[in-house]
Amino acid sequence: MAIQKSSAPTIIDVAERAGVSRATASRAMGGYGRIAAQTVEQVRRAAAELGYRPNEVARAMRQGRTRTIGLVIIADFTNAFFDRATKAIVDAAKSHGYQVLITNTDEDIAAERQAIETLIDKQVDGLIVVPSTAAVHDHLATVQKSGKPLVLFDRRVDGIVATTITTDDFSGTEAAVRHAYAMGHRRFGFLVAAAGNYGHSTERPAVMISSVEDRINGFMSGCADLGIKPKQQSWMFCEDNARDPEIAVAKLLDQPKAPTIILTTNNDMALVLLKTAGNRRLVIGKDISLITVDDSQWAAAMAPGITVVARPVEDLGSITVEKLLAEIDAPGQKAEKIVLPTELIARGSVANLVMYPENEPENY
Amino acid sequence: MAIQKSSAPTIIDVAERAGVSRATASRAMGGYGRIAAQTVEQVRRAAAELGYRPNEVARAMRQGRTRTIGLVIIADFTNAFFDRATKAIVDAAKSHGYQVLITNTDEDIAAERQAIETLIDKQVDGLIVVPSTAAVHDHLATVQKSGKPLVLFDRRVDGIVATTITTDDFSGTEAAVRHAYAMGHRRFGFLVAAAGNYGHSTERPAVMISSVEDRINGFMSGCADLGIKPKQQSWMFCEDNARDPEIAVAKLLDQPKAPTIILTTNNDMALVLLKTAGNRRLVIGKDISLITVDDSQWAAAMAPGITVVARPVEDLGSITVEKLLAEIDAPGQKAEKIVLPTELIARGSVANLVMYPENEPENY
DNA sequence: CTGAAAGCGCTAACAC
DNA sequence: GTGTTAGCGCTTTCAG
Repeated sequence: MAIQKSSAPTIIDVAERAGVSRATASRAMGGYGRIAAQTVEQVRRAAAELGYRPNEVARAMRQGRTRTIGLVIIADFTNAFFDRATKAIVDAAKSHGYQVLITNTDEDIAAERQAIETLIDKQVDGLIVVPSTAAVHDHLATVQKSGKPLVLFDRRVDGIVATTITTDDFSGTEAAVRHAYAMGHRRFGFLVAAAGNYGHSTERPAVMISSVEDRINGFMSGCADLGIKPKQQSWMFCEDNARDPEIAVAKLLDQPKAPTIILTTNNDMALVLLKTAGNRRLVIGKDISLITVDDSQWAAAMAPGITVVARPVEDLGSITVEKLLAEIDAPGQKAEKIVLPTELIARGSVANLVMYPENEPENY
Repeated sequence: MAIQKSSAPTIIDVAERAGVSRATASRAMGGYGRIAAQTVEQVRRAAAELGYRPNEVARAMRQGRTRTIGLVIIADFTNAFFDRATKAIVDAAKSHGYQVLITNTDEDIAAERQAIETLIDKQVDGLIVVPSTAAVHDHLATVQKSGKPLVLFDRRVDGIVATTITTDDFSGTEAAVRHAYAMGHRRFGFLVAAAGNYGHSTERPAVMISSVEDRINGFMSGCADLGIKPKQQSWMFCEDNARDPEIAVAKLLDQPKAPTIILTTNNDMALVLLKTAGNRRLVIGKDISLITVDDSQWAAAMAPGITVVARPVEDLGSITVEKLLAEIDAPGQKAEKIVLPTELIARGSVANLVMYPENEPENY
């Protein structure tokens, strides 16, 4: 029995065993350069016998790229959307031979800043960032100065020239309003998740992430087109914590002329509405209607199913990875703003007030 | 304006600017060895002026550890449980200064094998693996031979001596059976997600992951204790794909003496039951009852809330990371089997047949 | 077609 | 307290 080397075999061990030089062994393993087929065979066999595996850290050092790989900074992947997005990105990266280093920022700008530094220090080949706020972007500029390719995911940031992949939430929300209107609804509640702001309020916060901006604008546009007046709208902006969303929903529901339908800008808010409605014995799709942004397994499985503005998460992820890798392979690509379409999936959470006009409010 | 170096500054640049040697610069940055406070100051300033950031790949190469760090191989993190687990692990790792490389195996053993190789090649300091099957473990033995610390997450694998963190699903499922029995249920459906098997069947597959084994044994034990006879039990084993679970649920429901309650071994199966019940206008917690393993936001938010066997995911994650890092810092730790307790959270998805005895089946 | 040698950026012995 | 030097494992000129 041969003497066991304490640590893993290196290319030198392989070279020795195959009776060739390091360079030749490396060429044989890498399959490049001019090299005799027979030598390749010889080296490969030696490597197999030794159980040789290339040290990717050493390769990365030498080659100046880690294939560790596009990396993602996810704001909060407990959220059903980022959960799927993460998977899509990881899978897409893998299929291109890249691994993904993941960091969770919990929508915190300081964490985001620090995470980006760490990842750059680790010499990732490029970054996918879900910016936690549109207001701060000096750290993104730093990324670009470092020469690392950068792609923004799900949210635009003004003042930064970078390829950005988002969805058409403006149209999606607008379509939701139209759908509700067509079903006979005339009093709209709008529950807006405004991460990074405190508490809850009817006042629009100064700064919001672009996707939420788009949803707000889509809502307003839809209302304007259909002649839904401000007094028919009840807005509520709300931080995503354990307390405020419930209070916000209660305020929406407890008005003299409560909305017949509530639009929520994400799943977390939708769940709070569901919970509050349940506690009050309000039946969804009958006593109160709901449309939310982002599809999920449970939205489809519930009875009634929740009507949603679905976004193409998997496509978002794979396109993001492709754009990032394109920039890695050939730096200097033109920054693109890619906007993917949304789709309204009508299920049972919107009451049909047209068929039951007695439910329709007479006066607004 | 100074001439811009094309690539990032290195420790050599810092040393030059501070007028010291590389070693001194390194010591100043690393804050180790004997070094004058004034020199440290000088070097730090030079580094800051240059915007110097240490190249972690080079450090990893030199030090033989990457701090890239504990890495996770998650079976399927679209599942609500692994989603939260991933976040818990990433956060715990970060708090210890480690980053996480994530790979998704989709419960596929070939993918798992390949992912492990890739991660070892990348010189991670340790591995957290959610084994996709209990039947195959040669690749895990390979990990151990490589000398990399290994911790198994959520599932035991016989034949491998490694620290394993799981939950007490046996007791959890048993408690679920007791709860249902106490609520007056006497006919039990049991819908078992059996990943890695094909289609659906009433026959128990030969090999299953340990957590599912435990749930099955817990179910049987509970039934045995309470005198629930086999004819009062309807079992269904089912692959988690788009078609079979629905068929399996239908078979459960369409029997002459259908169960009054169905236990599902995970969220995916619970969602299918929810969907099928909805389609049939069966009201959960009234026409059909449900308990599932794993809590989730939607299980709590729905009306009625779903009664669940909750598992302490966050603790699972942080303990797993701690055990892994302990082994990294001091190899040769004794392998432990850590089992965390589960908790039955009773909500509204289990009908109380005791209060409405007219619903109780007379004969079994 | 193959070998010798340099060097990626860093740190840890070892001198002084 | 600081500098010199070697070398982590690999790939890639440059010679031959």
